[in-house]
Amino acid sequence: MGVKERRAREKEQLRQQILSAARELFVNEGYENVSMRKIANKIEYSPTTIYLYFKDKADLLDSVCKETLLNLLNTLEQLKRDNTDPIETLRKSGRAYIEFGLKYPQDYKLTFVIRPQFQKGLGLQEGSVGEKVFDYLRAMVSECIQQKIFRQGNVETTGQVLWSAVHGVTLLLIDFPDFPWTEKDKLIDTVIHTTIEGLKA
Amino acid sequence: MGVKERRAREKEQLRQQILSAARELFVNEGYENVSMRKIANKIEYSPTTIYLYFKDKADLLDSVCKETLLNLLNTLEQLKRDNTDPIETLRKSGRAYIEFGLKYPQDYKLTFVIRPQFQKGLGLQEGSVGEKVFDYLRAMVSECIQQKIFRQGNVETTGQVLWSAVHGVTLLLIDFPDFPWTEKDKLIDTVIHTTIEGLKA
DNA sequence: GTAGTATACTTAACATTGTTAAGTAAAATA
DNA sequence: TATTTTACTTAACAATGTTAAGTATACTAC
Repeated sequence: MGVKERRAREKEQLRQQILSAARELFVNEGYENVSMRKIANKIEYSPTTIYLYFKDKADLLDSVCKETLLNLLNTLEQLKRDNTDPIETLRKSGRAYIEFGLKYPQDYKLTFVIRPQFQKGLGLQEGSVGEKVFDYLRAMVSECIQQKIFRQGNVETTGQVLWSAVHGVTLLLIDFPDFPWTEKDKLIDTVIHTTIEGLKA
Repeated sequence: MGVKERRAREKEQLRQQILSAARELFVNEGYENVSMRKIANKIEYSPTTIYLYFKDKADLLDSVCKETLLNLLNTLEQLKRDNTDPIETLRKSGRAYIEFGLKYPQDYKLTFVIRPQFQKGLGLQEGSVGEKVFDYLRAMVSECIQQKIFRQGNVETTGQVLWSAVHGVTLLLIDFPDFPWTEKDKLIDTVIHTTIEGLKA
């Protein structure tokens, strides 16, 4: 029954084609400004074909975001490999997170701002990639607390504080590109440094 | 020439009517899901009438956001009146900022996330209400540094770090309502406390 | 190798969107 | 009372997301 497998492979291929066309358009022109017809044109299929592979436009967005999160998770997990001290890992991870957001600003916003709006109430589902990213953060924080570098306290809260800081600065830098920011690298470093210092024992 | 004045008053009245209808719809149904026709229906005028008062939908959004910022500015400036020590003022202001965002989540997102997207590259214009809000923050930070409570350093950077923190936690709480957050008040307090501690000398 | 069926895709259509151009009725001016 | 200005509406445009119905092509079974 090699036929079915080949067919499945071909289907998967087109699915990927749609996905990467969608990502490119979403990222370059913004989710709202991309029509199904535009995506269809790009892959040279009729608009309705997309609906054979994705439920609707939001589902397409969802799949694009999943890829983005996998990308982010990969970036972060490569950092943990050469684990020196936990604080240094945390600092580097924060940097990597923010830089990821700034490198792919549209992807970041798509994932962390636009998407939640379109699937209200879903949050980060159990077993989702998003949850794995937060698990990564949780693990780092946990070590910092166990080693008594951070003041004793709730692991969850501490992690959420860190996420708030990096999420905040990332979005501000993306959304207000013309605001008279301090030199970007300095701001990022200060945000990370300040938050970590504030969490220390 | 009382006629022209009366006419101007009437025009202003309709403008306000449009504005408040738009705000209510934007807030309840989201900017993207509100059509000009919907707004027009609500005020019982034809859709095109709106265009006599506002350039386009983005301009309408813009005006709504301006009001929101004025509101925020008011909330904050009332805090400064009973100015005890600067740190306490800063702490209270941070709380007030976040609570403002959570009280009017859609307004907040409209102003700090959606709007920037629709007027790319504008940022906070000179003399704008948005700039005044940041001026308020700058003044508080400046005092904390001068009184040597905060470590010596750039006023701008310090302010931006604070903004990042409160902006980040506000948006996360708004956008991921189903994430297993620590008890909300505790999280907010910890974010503010951590950032302030991290900035201290 | 041919008949029937499932698969993959397309065409056509729907209601709704933001926005503009042209038209109308009423009010203000002369 | 005649004319101009003001305030608004009607009608239309092209583009949107999405669905229903139709059409080839590729596969399966005899």
